[in-house]
Amino acid sequence: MDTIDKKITALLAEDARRSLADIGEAVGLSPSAVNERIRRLTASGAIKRFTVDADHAALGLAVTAFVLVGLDYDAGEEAFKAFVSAHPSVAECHHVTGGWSYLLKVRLADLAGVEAFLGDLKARRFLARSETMIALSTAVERGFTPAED
Amino acid sequence: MDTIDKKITALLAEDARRSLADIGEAVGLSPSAVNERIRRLTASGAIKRFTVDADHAALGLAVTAFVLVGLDYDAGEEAFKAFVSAHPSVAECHHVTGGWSYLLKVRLADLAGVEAFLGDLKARRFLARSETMIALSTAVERGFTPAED
DNA sequence: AGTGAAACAATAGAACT
DNA sequence: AGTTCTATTGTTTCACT
Repeated sequence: MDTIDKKITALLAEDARRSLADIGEAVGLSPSAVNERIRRLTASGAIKRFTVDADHAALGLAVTAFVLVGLDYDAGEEAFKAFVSAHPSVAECHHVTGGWSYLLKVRLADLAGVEAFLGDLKARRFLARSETMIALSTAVERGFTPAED
Repeated sequence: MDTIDKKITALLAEDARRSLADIGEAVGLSPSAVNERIRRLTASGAIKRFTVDADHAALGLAVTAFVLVGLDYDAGEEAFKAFVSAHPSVAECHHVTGGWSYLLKVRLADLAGVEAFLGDLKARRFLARSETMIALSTAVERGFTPAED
């Protein structure tokens, strides 16, 4: 992963539909060389996948909420992870330092959906305690974060 | 945004390199019709952009941290938003309900980077108080969340 | 690792229903 | 909105450096 690979990744993160010729021009390589680098970046997992950023509100998921979870360890940590992995509303689940076990980011249609989701977590006995923060607005949300120079 | 648009968006979120012919087969439309729908989805903003999911660790950003910010309102809310928008390490910034003003998701090379970032926020007088959670591991992190049926 | 050229595949547009 | 057909553009492979 050299400077050129990083530049290619950044260019693709910005617009994955750019042609190999365009990228090549930006980094000073032929289309074939760029193609070969992208193949390697994808094969090595540095590029996980080509995707689209969707507007969740347009898809009917207007509410983003963060749930701080104090896990009830009787329920089983693996069971919890399996549950959140399988749950379509869970966008992120991080094991975190501090007073809470996990931080979840969930996307739901409305506040009733948030309530139902929390009810589900509670019914499954995953929660010893929890705290929910609703996102009122989002100032920044980018998948790609460039390294600082 | 009908069922077909949602299906197309989901297919692209999974793999944005799928051909129009493949997508067309999956949803029962001709390649041109799919192309026209993608054009409309992109134009309307339902699809924000075509991008790649990069492995941040491979890019040298091994640490993900969440910072709960109690904003010092003397510093100015707009100045804070401008700062986080311009800062390359800030992946997300949400205005949230509850005892904190903002929740930040940041990606940094190491813990020293986290410390430097917090020092920067402090030096700029944005923080009345804060709490930082380091992600020890991430069980789920997906850009796209399908609507529940 | 990279180049350039040729073969192949995908996309974008036009004419039409 | 959709289809089919076609021109254009982009991608992939390969022989060579």
